[in-house]
Amino acid sequence: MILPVQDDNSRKSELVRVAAGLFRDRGFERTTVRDIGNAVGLQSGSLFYHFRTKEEILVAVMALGITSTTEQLRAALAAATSPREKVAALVNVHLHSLLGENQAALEVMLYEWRSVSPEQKPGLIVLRDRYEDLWQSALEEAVAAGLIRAEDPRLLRRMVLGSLQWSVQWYKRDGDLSVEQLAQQMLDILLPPPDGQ
Amino acid sequence: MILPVQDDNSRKSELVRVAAGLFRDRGFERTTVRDIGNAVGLQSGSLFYHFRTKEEILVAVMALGITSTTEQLRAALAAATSPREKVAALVNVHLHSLLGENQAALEVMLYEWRSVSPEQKPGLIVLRDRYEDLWQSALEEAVAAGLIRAEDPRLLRRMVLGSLQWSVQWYKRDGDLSVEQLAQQMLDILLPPPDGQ
Amino acid sequence: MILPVQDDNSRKSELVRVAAGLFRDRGFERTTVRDIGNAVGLQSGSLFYHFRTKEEILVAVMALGITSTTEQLRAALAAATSPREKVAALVNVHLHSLLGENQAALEVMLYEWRSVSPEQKPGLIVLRDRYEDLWQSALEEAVAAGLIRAEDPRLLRRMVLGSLQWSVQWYKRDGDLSVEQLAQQMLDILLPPPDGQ
Amino acid sequence: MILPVQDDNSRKSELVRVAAGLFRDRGFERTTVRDIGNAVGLQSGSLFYHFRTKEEILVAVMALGITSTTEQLRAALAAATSPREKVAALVNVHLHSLLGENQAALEVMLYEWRSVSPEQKPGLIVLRDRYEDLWQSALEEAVAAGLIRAEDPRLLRRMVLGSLQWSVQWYKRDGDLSVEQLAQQMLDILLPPPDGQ
DNA sequence: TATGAATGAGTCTTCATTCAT
DNA sequence: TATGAATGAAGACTCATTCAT
Repeated sequence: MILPVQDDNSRKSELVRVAAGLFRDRGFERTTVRDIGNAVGLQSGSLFYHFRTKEEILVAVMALGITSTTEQLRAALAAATSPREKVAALVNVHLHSLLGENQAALEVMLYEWRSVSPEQKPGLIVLRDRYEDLWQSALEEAVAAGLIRAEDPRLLRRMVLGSLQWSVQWYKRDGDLSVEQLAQQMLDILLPPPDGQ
Repeated sequence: MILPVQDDNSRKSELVRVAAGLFRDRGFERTTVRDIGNAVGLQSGSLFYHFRTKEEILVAVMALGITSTTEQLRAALAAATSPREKVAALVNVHLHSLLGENQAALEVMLYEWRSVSPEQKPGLIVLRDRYEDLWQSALEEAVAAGLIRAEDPRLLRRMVLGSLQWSVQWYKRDGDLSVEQLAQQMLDILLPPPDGQ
Repeated sequence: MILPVQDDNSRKSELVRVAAGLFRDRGFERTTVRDIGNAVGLQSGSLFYHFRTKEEILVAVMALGITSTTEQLRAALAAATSPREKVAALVNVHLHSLLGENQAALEVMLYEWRSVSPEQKPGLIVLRDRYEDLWQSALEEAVAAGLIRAEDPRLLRRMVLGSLQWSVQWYKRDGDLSVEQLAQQMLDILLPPPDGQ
Repeated sequence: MILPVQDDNSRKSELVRVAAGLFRDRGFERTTVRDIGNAVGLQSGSLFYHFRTKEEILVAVMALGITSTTEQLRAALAAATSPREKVAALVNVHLHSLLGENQAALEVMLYEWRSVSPEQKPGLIVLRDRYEDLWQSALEEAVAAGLIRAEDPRLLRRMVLGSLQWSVQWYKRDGDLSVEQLAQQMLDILLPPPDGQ
């Protein structure tokens, strides 16, 4: 079982946060443990007191990314009062996790999956499935409510998620478009406003 | 200027094809030049008779992937007789390049972009833009024809492309669903069939 | 600024000393980092904990050779009480640095200059000029005192230095002639004893 | 026995000439056979039709350098009519071979000696001794004539030769000082003009 | 907890040399 | 004579990991 990093171990969680940013910017393979050490003011050897392997850091980053996003999504869905609001929650939470300030972990999960060993994958898949289940339910409600048409709601989920994931490739954090605005525009495309509007 | 690999140099083009598959399966960083050499029956040092660096192979793979897909798309669009058929062409050609048998180059372009040096990126970006321009025109026709609603057609293009790109993460080549079937199902979601059907 | 190797880092200074001998005997290009590692009982990779590149070792060797010789010369000149004794100091110190037991660094500086990158040369040139300035002053005193005739004292310095440098090509460390004897004989040729003697 | 390169093999002698320049400028180890090939418009593999190994090229360069210099010196000495003129011949011929336009071979001989294999050295040493014998005789005549004082004429020869060799390190081919002028100035230092002048 | 030094396997790349054509 | 392709050994350098202190 993969557990999210505990808050009470500040050094370790700082390490994970810093590593997330490096992995996102340079990629896991191109980031050395020395890079990570430098970034947190530690010798590279010292990292191995906190983590057994470099891969363990990667897994921790991913686990952190997906669990914290899941928690945020759960809260946002609980606060939503309509199918449309629920879909909005999906888009908002996901884009913020992906593109927001100080966010990196979720993007690492998307792009470094290949560097996870077969032994570690199942644990992460469990966490990911939990997250996607929230998506699935919300989208099915939207289909049921006639907000969106889809014969296969699982394919729908994959397409919508994909259309958001891709934003990491072109979204400019320092551009004119805020994450909120982007979320709204995407939502307008995904869920065309009701007729007569 | 990056030129696609010439057909008249069979060894070189074989090399690129083989490398594409390895890069897709293991990632560029995790593929060694020895791996590539073994796969084509060459000593690792001999690769450097054909390419100056490992990165040059990567760039050749990407250039091949994007240019050949562009050519296929251009032909398919020329054969299409309606906006709906044009969108179908986009989805079909792209998915086949991404997921089809013996395809790998385009996926490499998506996932190994970070390994391309700043010097090599501009040449590839030109090729990519050429491809995306074809997408943009076809989608704008579809919007104009009322097939799909979008205030910002560029965002529309990015979302649709993203929803296709993501398929490399979950599509199983050896599963029940053929690429053709997938393309049709995606199309049904993207362009809901006309009312009354 | 190139600093001579510190005494407080014994491993590093041992490395420089050993490398100096290897570079002198086999040449810089023909000496591998493995050779150096073996000679100090280290894996070749471990050298790169102490030096960033093989060239950095070369530069350290040269810097050590020229600075320690400069210091010795300065001391010897300070102890000399006549122009003739000063010239003797030049010859003695230089030949000992070049040919003495456990000496190698200065010879490396003479013969591997081409392997130093343009970026590193200026720092070494500063050190070399400092040394040659001591030579220049001492020779000019000798000219002023009528010990030796020369219209252009700079050319004189170059010729005398050259006549010593060349000794590395033919002097046999294990032959009959000691360095002291050689120095004396060279001095006799350079500064013919006063008339009437 | 090492034979000088024949004139009747123009490709081969061009190769030696070109290689000499490269070896002088970059050093033997740093010059690749590809460099040489490029410089003469040949593929690197083709060089091995003319020479069995890269070292054979080096040896040819050295042999050419020393034999042609020897011939020039022999001619100049034959034309000299006094001990002083003979010493002038030594200095003139040597400096021209070392520093003159299109000269490189002799300098290569000085600086790449370490790259010659033990098997090839004896042949070159024979050629070199022949040259140095000319020097030795001329200098001994000068000593006998009282032009210069030296207890050990062999040491004298080595010192004088050394003082000339070193010029490759500081002489600027494109500077103000011509080789002729330099030779004259060196001669003035080596053989102070007779008293009363 | 952390360091500094070292390991050792592995990486890309170079290059003299070979050889069928 | 020359080429183009390939070899294969060797090169410098990297880097996750270990461990005594």
